[in-house]
Amino acid sequence: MNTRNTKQRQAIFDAIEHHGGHLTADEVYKLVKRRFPRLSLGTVYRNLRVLVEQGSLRELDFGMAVTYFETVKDSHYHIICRVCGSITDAEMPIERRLQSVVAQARNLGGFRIEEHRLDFIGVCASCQSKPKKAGRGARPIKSR
Amino acid sequence: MNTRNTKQRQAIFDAIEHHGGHLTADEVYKLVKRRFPRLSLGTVYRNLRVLVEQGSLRELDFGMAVTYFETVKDSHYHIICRVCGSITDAEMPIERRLQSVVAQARNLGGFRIEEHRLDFIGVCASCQSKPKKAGRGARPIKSR
DNA sequence: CTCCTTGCAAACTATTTGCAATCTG
DNA sequence: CAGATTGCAAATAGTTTGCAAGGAG
Repeated sequence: MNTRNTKQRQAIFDAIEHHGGHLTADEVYKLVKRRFPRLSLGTVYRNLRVLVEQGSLRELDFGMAVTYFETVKDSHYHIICRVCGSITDAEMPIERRLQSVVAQARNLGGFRIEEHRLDFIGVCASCQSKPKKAGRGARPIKSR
Repeated sequence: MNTRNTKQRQAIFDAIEHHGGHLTADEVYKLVKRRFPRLSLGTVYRNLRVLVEQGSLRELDFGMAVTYFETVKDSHYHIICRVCGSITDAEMPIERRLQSVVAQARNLGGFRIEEHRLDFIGVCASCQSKPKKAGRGARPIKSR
């Protein structure tokens, strides 16, 4: 499948790159629709999938019913507020301290570990000061 | 809300406890329906939520579109095969080696970390020997 | 031209919910 | 009995897909 370079696809990627953070398909749709009023949600979903397959985007699932997308340029862990649902990037290098844990796990039943996922769940500074604000994006975080 | 002890609720919990592993709502439904043919999926979902609120069950989301449930008696990380979708418990104590990482993260922007989630993604021994088996439960794993 | 891509609408899947009937304490 | 819970069916929400028309290489 020879992928082509449509303005919609470019605009979808640009929107996420320009935003810098994590966006849902619907948020991307609303952003890009400003420049392409005829844009459809289906097109957004299809392009997000293509961009992920191309390696341009990374898909993120935090157990909040929606999927987030971000550009792949930086690798980091995520800090998630369980009250308002905000997602912040942890300014710490990925891996490093996890070496020992990964090493332990590597011995388990011949399983080949390719990657690990680590998130921090808690309450952000803003939600600590204004108790029970629970913004719109506040979907329940599922534990593991 | 004074929760009551119905046979359906008991049977739902028993099914998960007896199985020992991680089950989806639909899997629980099919299991329990054998003893309660009139059981409805809605009842299963409602009871799973009650049992989680009671602290009897833990909810697990691995970015695979479905939610899994397990009993709370043990805390562990999970090892997920991206080929067949199998989920195995890591026989390692939770936390321990992560102290230093958590400590680092604790200083970030006043965020109060309450818990963290760690999963290992890779290919299980079985899928390494039989390449591309991709069992039924093989939903795509989303990265973070 | 070829066939990838779009817009639109309908389809899907997992999960939730309204409601009257039915149990539990 | 009072109120929690059930079965059933319809409703949601996020995401996917079929199809004919349009656009990129």
